[in-house]
Amino acid sequence: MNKRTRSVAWGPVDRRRRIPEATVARLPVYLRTLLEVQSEDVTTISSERLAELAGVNAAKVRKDLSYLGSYGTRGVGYDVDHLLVQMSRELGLTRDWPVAIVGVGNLGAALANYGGFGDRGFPVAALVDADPSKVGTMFGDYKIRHLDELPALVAELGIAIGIIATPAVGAQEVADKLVAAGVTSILNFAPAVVTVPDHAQLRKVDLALELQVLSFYGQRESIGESLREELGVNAASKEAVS
Amino acid sequence: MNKRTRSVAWGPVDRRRRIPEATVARLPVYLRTLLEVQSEDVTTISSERLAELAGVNAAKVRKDLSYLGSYGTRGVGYDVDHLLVQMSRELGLTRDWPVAIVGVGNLGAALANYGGFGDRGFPVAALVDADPSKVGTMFGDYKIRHLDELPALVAELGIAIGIIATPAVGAQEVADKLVAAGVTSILNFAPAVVTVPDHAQLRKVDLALELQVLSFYGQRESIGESLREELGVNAASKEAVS
DNA sequence: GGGACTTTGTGAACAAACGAACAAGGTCGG
DNA sequence: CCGACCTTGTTCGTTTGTTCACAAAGTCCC
Repeated sequence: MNKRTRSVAWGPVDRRRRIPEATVARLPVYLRTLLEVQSEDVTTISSERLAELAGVNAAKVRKDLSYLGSYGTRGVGYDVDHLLVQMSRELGLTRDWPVAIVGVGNLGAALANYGGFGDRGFPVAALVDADPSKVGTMFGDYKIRHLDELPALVAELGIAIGIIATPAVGAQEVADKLVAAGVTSILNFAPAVVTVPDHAQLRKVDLALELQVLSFYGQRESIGESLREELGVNAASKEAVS
Repeated sequence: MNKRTRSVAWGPVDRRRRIPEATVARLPVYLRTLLEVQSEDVTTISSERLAELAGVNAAKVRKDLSYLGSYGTRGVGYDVDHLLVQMSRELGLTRDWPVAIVGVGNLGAALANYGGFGDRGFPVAALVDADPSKVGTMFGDYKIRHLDELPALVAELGIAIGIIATPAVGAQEVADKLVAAGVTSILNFAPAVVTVPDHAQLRKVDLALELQVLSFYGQRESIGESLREELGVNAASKEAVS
């Protein structure tokens, strides 16, 4: 099954085969799911069950997990604890990844307040802004630092991830400065196209985009509706929900 | 080129061929880009240029735009204004889509404060919570309404999109109630798997997931680094950036 | 008005992702 | 210890998405 010899002690290096992007994006979902079932004292889980809880297809779960080299046991399923260990390691969650939030406007402030990060191994280590009137002031427990201090912050605090929460205009410049300072993982909330060098990782969260996509399908639906009305078809299916 | 007869007056219905999901997700990016160039009094744009600004491949731009049936002019490019009109129509942005934010905790509050929605045709029409101690209190200009009032809010305010900003636990229930109230477009911020009936649209934004994916690649990178160090390879490429 | 030049729109090759189906492997009751 | 049963791991055909490459179509200068 596993093409490579299974040596007794893997270094964290272990390059197995490349994990597809789509799979990487699902690992956190499995992880969260597994944490939930673990807290219910479930020790073993089948791909079928995990699939159901994670909202995906069972074959996909098995294939995804097989990339981890993670052993399930045929006839039984996967050992929850073991799977969690493997997965955390693969995702690099065995250490903390300090985060700097750049741009302490509305969104940045919200993110800084949002406790969800520190809990999950991504402590907010610094707030950064380019606006001189903000730099030096306190926000919660943080003293806001200047964008140009990034290299120092990286050295001091080990910043590993930068979150861009600036207006669209400043986003590219911020990204450049982050990369220059050695931060090669960037999460961009600014509604702008940002590019980074190949060796850096960029992901984006675009709220307006999500809403516009919903709008697209929403419109389709209302078209469908008006069509149905025109055709005199009963729209009762709508009420059947819940 | 266009397989179907091009009738003179399209209704907004016009079902042409189905637009692939991946394309739908890019349309908002093109839209934003076009708005930018429009404000610079550019009247015409080539697929090449648009691709560059939108951060994608030019062939992809052309194929995407071809789904809109949008005419470019060979030898010239696309008319920016015309493209914007077509695209806005296709995305359903010719009308407003009132939004209800469910869950006025940290994240919900942040989203409510975040002005970015109303500007873009998604006015926040209501704030909803299930916590009796919050319901009835004011938040900014909004009086917080109870989750069970959703059907009334939909009727009153024409809520078209629901944003779930509750803790994970409540998310599925909220989704169910939204759908039951007739809201079939849902944006989920809660870190939980939520399912909706086929006729509803669900998109999710998962901050922890994004960070964990970055962590995955970040770890890879540091593995690469330590490998390189071990091998005595110079890591200068890192400094070449910026 | 004609020819050189530009840029679109799409066919076709390639690549990634998905899901069904099934053999291999392992458990567990008797 | 054996056979029935279960669940994994993987193969394979299908679908979806990306990219190249080029003919078709139109512009614009002379």
